[in-house]
Amino acid sequence: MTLTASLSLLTELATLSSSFIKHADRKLSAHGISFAEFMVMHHLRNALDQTMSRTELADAVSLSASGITKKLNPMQRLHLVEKEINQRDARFSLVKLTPTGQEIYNDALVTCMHCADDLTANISAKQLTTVLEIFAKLK
Amino acid sequence: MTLTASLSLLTELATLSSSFIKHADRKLSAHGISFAEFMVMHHLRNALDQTMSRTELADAVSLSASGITKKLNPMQRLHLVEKEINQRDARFSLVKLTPTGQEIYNDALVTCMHCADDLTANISAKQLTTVLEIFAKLK
DNA sequence: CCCATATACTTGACTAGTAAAATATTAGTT
DNA sequence: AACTAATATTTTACTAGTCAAGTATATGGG
Repeated sequence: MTLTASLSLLTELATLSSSFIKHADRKLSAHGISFAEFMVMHHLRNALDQTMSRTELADAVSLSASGITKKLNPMQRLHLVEKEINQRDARFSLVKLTPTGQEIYNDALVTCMHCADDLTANISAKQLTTVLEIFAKLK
Repeated sequence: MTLTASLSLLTELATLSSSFIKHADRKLSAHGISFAEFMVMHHLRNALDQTMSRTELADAVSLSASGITKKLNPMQRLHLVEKEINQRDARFSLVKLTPTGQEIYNDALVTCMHCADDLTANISAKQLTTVLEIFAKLK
């Protein structure tokens, strides 16, 4: 029984997140960014000094090392993020949110919150926290 | 408050499902199929007569019309699914799980269940059903 | 110091998805 | 029957990701 229930969790999780992300993507296109780009900025914004290493960032958004490189390249060109070299170890290149990036993030955040609120309209605040508590255990 | 909680739901959902799917993909590669292909077979297996139209299937796995075409092509070549033309309306082409497809699905199902069970090892059976109930409202 | 190994990142070749245009078929109106 | 519009699918051109190989830097023995 637990086997089929956990399978359902996996399949429902996949389907839900796929459709939720598409929904968020459409809303965020008004700010010229994708949901994946929003996620990168979201993690940077909550990081100390708005700065993270590429590997940390890749882990945070569950992307591969090359994936994060390819995602950040256009974001640098648009001056949403900037590269900083670590003095101690030149292998590390740190990624920092620029003032422009912070501005766009702040705008996008409002949109994204309302979007998330729409998507969760059918569940109560209590159910929301319950799910979040359970999600925290699934890391 | 609800705004930030619902945003967390969205971001956590995206991150969790991304890492869960990658996990499942690795396990399912033993059967020569991806998690996305498993999902297609899963829906077909639970459909009446193991048959669905491409549009139904696309919706079920939240894929675009062209996405489902591209996903099914290699599955047809591997004889996992077969195409059947609807006599009433030649625009519809139905997709059916082949006997080979059913066999591979059954094997993959066992793997996928155990994989899902691993991923949900930290939560109780009760929490599992709670999440599923809440997910059902998020459709 | 130098070499082997490890780490951080990038590049190249490939796969999987999207949106928009193209194709094929059906249905409704006149 | 013929024209228009709608529906189901495919094709085309593109974006986003993966893995594996390549590059650059650092570290720890001999």
